[in-house]
Amino acid sequence: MSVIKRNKENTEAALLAAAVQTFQEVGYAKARVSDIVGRCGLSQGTFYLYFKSKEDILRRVLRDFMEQMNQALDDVDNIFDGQTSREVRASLSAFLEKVLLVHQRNLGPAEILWREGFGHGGVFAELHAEIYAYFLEIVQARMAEAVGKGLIRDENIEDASVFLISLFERSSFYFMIVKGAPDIPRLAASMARFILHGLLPESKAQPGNHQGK
Amino acid sequence: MSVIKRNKENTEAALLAAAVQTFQEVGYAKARVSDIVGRCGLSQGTFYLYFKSKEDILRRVLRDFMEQMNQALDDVDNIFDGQTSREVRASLSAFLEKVLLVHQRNLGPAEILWREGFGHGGVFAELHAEIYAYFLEIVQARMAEAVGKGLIRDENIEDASVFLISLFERSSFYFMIVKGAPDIPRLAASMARFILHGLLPESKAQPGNHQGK
Amino acid sequence: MSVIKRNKENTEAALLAAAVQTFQEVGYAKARVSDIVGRCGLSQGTFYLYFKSKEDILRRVLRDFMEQMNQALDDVDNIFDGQTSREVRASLSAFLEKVLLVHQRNLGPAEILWREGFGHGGVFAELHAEIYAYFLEIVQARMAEAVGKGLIRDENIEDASVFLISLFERSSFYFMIVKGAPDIPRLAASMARFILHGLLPESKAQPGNHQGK
Amino acid sequence: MSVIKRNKENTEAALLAAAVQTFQEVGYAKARVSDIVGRCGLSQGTFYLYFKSKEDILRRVLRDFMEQMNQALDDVDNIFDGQTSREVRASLSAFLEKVLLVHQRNLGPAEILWREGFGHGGVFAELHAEIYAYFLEIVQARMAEAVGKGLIRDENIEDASVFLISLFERSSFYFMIVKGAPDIPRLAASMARFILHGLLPESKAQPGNHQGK
DNA sequence: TATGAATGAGATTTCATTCAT
DNA sequence: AATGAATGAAATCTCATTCAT
Repeated sequence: MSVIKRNKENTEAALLAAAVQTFQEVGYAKARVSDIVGRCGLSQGTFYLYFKSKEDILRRVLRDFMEQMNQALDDVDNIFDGQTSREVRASLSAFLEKVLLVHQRNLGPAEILWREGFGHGGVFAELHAEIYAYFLEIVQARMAEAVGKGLIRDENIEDASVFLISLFERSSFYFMIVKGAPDIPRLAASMARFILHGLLPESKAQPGNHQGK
Repeated sequence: MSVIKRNKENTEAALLAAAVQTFQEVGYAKARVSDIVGRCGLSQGTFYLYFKSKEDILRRVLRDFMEQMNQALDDVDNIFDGQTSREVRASLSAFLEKVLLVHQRNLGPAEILWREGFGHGGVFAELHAEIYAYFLEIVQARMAEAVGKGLIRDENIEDASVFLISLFERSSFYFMIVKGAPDIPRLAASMARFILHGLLPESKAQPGNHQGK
Repeated sequence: MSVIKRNKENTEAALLAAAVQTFQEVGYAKARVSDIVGRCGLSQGTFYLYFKSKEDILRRVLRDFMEQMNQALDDVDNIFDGQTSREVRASLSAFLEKVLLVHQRNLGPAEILWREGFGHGGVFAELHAEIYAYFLEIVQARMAEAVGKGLIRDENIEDASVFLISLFERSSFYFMIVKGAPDIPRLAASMARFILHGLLPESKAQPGNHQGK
Repeated sequence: MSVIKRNKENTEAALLAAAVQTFQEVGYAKARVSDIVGRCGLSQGTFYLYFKSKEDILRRVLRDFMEQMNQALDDVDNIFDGQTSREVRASLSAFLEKVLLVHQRNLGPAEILWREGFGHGGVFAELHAEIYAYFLEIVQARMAEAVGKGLIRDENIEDASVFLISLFERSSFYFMIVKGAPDIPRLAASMARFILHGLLPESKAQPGNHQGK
């Protein structure tokens, strides 16, 4: 008799955890239902008591992460906020940090979604497009406001928001998953600085740079 | 006598083209050899006269693109070059334009590689990692030089190069494949500006920005 | 509720039996997995629940027979034993009978192994070589002892043991499989006589044979 | 322009030789037509100018050998002939030597036929059965005569002839193909002795053996 | 006489899913 | 709630054979 009594939530949670691990390790396409149940010591039949299909468990796996992301994005009203460039940077950094934390708390699902992100598999195309579009929308809206207030440069907003999200998505994937265990505040700050100031030296250089324009 | 004479190059080219289309449309995993030959009006057996396996044709499809990318990266000695910020921007923009053009000329293969890029499939893991690593290496090296010359900000070079490449890879994917048919020089210029100056207003803003530091 | 309850051993045994029959009838190479499952009224997929591959089921089919052969050969310490020629013959005959019985009890596997025996197929080459070598080793060792004791003629032992085994293997194949259902003791006796005395008339000559020694 | 001019016989002979080698190396079933033509530098199409099918070339490969065997068997009227046991042995030895020489002169085809001998492949079943039956018939007939004349023991002739041929077939396979390059006269003598005298010591006994005649 | 491009019928193997117990 | 045996639809790859040139 096992110490952990089997009950509904128990089993479901175990299956979800096993699915995350399996999808991380071999990817959704190659993951077999038998792998997932194998990890829990359950039989294949049991799987279908809890989930309609392999796709179903994937949606459940990603659902939480996506909800947290949506939440985090909803909360935001201050991506580019402040009076000085320093304040703007602090605000952007805070935003990035929040989103990065959501990733870190959902490392498995995040990896799964970003890895297979732009891929073709029916589910991913759909889910990734959904979250990506929402992210883009939020960023564009905030950026437009900030441009209106003169906080950030008057530039092609579509370009800029795509650049920002691309930079965020791919590089957070790189630092969190490929490299592993990043220092989130530092990473957020570094990213914010790059996004706001770019690569050019800030101090003396800037003044002269753009006058000719 | 048929209009298109059948011969070896002919058929091989037809198969390669069909493979690109098929991989673009449904992804490598779901693409069936029968889809590929179906497009050419050939039989399954014929496929194996030209390619050892489905993986083989994929490698052939990507090979050209990867060679052109390597070439473009090799040629580069001036990513961040110039006396003034304007010149540096022109040099970066030229580099980005060159690489974007390689993508545009190989839109199919590029889509295939970036789509499945960070995925799990054996071939892609390998090929994508290869090109990604090379790209990273080049950018890091040039960045280090440029920092040495005081051309760009003295910042964490690993961060910055990952940001740069992430931004480039994901957003060029977005503009070229999701949106389609971009104006390359404009895109390159926009990207270069973002990379160098970030989002903050350049003119009056910058001087005051960092004084407090 | 069906009369024959389906369970693991049941199905496995059915598949093994069907495989033996199929291999006997059409040979290993031409036997299709679909033939085997067809005989049991099972589906193709089921086959792979029980066996890793077609080769796997073949090994399982032959394993028992080979183990019994090894056992029979291990037990033997008296192939050529006795004081008089009659006793030697009795001992040889008993040995042959024992080995023939192993064949008779495993007629299917034996047929499969001997039929494809010296062939090229990977598995057979391996398994047949193994059992053949062991058979040869045993016979040579016992023959050497018997020559030492003067029980049998001082002859080239390699020749003689190859002759003996060849005679046994091919002719038991002939009598058991081509002709079918032989009288084993009679066959063993006949074979022993041939092996010991050859074809020449023995009549008066033999009595003196072994006395001196 | 090659030194060896291509002509009909030439090409056919080349294909036959290549087929023998290929069949020897990988067996008939696994041998591919492309292997055979590959060895000759010919194309697959050419193969079918000379042979109706893969089976056809196999028959042609074996035909010569089988004719020589038939010839050798036809010639024989003296397998067990002579007044003394020594003479009988000489006659048997001569016969065996003759047949062994046919094998040696047709080592490739012989290997192919004996290897796949009792196998299931349509052709072999047929061809091997044919030659085997003829061999058996000849031996039985001569044996019956010899028994009639009191030259050899009055024994079950079917048994004895099967023993003899089995011994011959398998052990010549062993010595010629597995071991390679045997001393034919020695082997024939050794085999004849085993067949006539068996394993028991002959020493003093034999002289008296046939006097009673 | 020779080529070589093309064929297409199969064969093995995988795995998500079902369902009676 | 759980099992586990069974399914069957694919998908990749092989190779003897054909045939227009």
